[in-house]
Amino acid sequence: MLDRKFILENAPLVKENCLRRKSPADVDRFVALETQRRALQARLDDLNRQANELSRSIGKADAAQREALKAKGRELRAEAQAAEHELAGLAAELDAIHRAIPNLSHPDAPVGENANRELRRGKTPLPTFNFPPRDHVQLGEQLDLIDLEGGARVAGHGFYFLKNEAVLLELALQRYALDVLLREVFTPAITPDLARNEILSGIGYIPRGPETQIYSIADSDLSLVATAEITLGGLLADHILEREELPIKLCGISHCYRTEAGAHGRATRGLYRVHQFTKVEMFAFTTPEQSEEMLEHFCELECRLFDGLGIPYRVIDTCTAELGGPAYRKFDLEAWMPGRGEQGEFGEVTSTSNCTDYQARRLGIRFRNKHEKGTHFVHTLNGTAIAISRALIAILENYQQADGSVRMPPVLQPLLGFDAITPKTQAKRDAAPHSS
RNA sequence: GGAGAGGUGGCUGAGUGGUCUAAAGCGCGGGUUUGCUAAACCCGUGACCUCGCAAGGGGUCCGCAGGUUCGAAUCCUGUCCUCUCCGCCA
Repeated sequence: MLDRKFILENAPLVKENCLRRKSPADVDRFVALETQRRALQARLDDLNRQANELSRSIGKADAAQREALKAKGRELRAEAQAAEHELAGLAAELDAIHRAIPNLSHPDAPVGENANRELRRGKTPLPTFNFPPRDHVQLGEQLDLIDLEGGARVAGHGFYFLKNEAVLLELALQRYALDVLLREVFTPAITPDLARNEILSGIGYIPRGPETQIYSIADSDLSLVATAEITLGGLLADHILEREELPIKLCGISHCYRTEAGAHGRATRGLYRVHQFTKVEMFAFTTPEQSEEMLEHFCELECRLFDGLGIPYRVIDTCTAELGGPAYRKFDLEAWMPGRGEQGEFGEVTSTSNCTDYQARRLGIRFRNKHEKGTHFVHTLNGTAIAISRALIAILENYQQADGSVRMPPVLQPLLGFDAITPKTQAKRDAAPHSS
């Protein structure tokens, strides 16, 4: 959320920003309602003051006067309660608009729709194949790594089984990412896969409703998390930190669950858009002065991770129309996926955002300066270290060989214990244990 | 899942209807004293909203939401969380 006072004092700027970000939030209505709310609050404060004064006087009054004073007190309290109800009604609508107003945008973020800007390329050149490259679905099937049909049978379209070497690959990718991040003094965490709806909406997700990306748990106020950003950010909800404690860098492993409502027909093949995957996520709480640098740091780490894996990618500065509500600026890494489209295409594999104080304001995460009264909101940032499903796509498709095998990125080989995934022979398949 | 206890400021913790306008300690800040450091002593120290140029004033907040009352940290109901014990369980 933006600061209410800020919106009031900078309505034209906030409106302009909503336009750039394709947000339908009604800023004018917000300003009108907020102005009303303030007046009403002032009246309520005054009624409360009178009632408080009166109550104090009753304690000291003699018995003869008490009944009359009590009656007056009842009157005042009734009036105050009416004002309070009116206020609650106003506040509900106000809050709904308030939450819909997106964060401000970084002045350097490209403005408009389809205006994403490529900032740079990774170290690894695009691969060339002297054979028609397969996509990860074919590779996954031929090498018995990904069972989409099995996933569909058990849980429906969008679910899958990882099998055989793909299981080790998932674990190796987690460990690889973690090793890199531990050297950068992130505190590692394995987070809950469920979170309270209050936390979800603090981070900026809408737990329920027709467009929601979130699976909710029936008869509870819990939802499956769409990313560990939710749990890591929620970790310090309602905390006041000392400036010296910042920045705090965390990385969390969690499963991510997404309904992908409204995403049908959009690059749905294989592992690209699935309802569940595992992700190693980076998260930081910083002071306002630290957040821009931290965004660069996160982006650099994402680049380091994919350079290390030997996967070609480009870095994108996301345009304003495509920024999510909380993001002030967002960089995406798009990895080269040779099996995508006709000739191969770039596909998003990671993303890092500076959310400035937008999430912190909702979650109540503040810090304090020594020698200073009051508090300030921290800045929060998140970034993908590795989203396993999409990293798998990139590895399988970029490292495939003419004979149908897939070499393993050298950095993963010590973690995996093998250097390539080769087609199983019939004998090996027969020897593999079958579940009944 | 059952029984019990409890959630109070940055932390510990007192407070069972009206000077609670929340004690005290710790921590933190300032000062005095002081070869240095430490100790001791003194003073000051919650958040949020709002009015005011300021000094300062008002309101809200004792897990959360309701209720009783002129008045609630305190009484009642619901709810969430924590702890102890029992049961179940990887």
